[in-house]
Amino acid sequence: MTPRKRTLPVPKTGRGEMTRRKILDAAKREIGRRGFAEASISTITAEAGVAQGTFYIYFRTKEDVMRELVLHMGRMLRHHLTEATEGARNRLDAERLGLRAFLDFVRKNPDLYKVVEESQFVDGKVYRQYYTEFAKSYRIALAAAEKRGEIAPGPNDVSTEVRAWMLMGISVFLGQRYGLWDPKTPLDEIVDAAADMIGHGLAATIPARIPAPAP
Amino acid sequence: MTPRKRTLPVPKTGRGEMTRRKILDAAKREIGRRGFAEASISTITAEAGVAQGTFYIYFRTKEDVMRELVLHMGRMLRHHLTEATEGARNRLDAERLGLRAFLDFVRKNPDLYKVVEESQFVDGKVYRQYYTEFAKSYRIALAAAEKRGEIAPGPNDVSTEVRAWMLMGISVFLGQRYGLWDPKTPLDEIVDAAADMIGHGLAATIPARIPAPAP
DNA sequence: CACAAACATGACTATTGATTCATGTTTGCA
DNA sequence: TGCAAACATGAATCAATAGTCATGTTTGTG
Repeated sequence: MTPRKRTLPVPKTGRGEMTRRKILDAAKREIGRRGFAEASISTITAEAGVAQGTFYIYFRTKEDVMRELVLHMGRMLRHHLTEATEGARNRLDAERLGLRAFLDFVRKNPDLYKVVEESQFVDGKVYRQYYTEFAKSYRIALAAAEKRGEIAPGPNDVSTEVRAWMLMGISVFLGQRYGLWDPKTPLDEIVDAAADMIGHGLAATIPARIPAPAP
Repeated sequence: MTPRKRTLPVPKTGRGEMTRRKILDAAKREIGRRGFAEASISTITAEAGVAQGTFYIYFRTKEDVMRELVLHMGRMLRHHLTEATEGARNRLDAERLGLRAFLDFVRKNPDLYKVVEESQFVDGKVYRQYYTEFAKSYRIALAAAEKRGEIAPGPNDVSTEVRAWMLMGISVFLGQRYGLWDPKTPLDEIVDAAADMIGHGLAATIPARIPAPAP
């Protein structure tokens, strides 16, 4: 279960690239659907259309593929989000666009998404790094927006960090609820509701001043 | 791996109660710390100070303990939250108190907390039910608060549901970040920052009217 | 063309650990 | 006290499957 740490499974050259990709792809589906424990190497390789042993040409262990998939998801999502967020006029707008893009991503890549979540219990390190990195980008973006006066400053010096994690939590939970479990509800409604709360919070708006009775 | 569905592992009578509890307790620690896959029945029973076979007097499978633990966590947390939330003057206050209590709970019961999160990949059903039930309570509470005018109405008819999941996501992510990964940062600061955003969102407050230059 | 990397195969090994079970031991109660 | 139900034991079973390896096959290149 813990094979020697062979240099690196970095084999790459011509057709091997494709084989590796096929395996990664099959692994994504298998692990995403059946879960890490259920997904056997034999299932994965069968699905990929290669022999069992071929797996070990490209990966040291089953955990290795998982790590790889988490990194892959990170890159894909980052790209997806950057693109979606490009035309944002301000931070609040970016939040809305980003959330929408995220939910969209989850609906389109449920397997990959699940793999990342499960990675937490297979290699806590990558999982944590995955989110920590996202949090960092988030922090930077929020701080910049704050400086620009687009969002209100927080009440203390942890608030930027806290806000970043809150926003990620929101995305993840909505992704789970509406991305994985219920892919029906229109994204617009969800995003409208979410953006409203992200923008203005729950507090009741001060009721409009009652117009003075006409004299 | 899939034993026949014997009636129920409901054995209960006198001392057995205690043994069952010891096993459940050990399982919580083992699964929480080492993860479901690593936690072996033998480790669990050893930790509990009973023989391997004893495990099967009270549980059909390893998955069974997990389910049991999720239910257990549900009860405990609910209790903890209800208590903490009791004196709340309004919904926003309840959110603050609830979040604080939750983070506190996670810091005090990291193992149990982790078990619940991992249950997602062992028995998706209980996990989903766990959160769906919490969401329901949340919805009810939010709807009531809205009626009382304590919080602003949402923009559409999914907003109460969406808000519930957002709030849960916030708790879970802050629980992970500040409960599990960094048990140092004072809860007060975290909760202040979070409550601010939950209450008022990110939007920049309308800048105070610039006082007219003195004539 | 010929040879060496690089890639691919799939049968085999070796471990692991969940679950079972035949055999005790304890407890409550008639 | 004596018996049956409940509880406890831990060695043995037994299936699953990661990971290995000896043996091909392909491909690029001199």
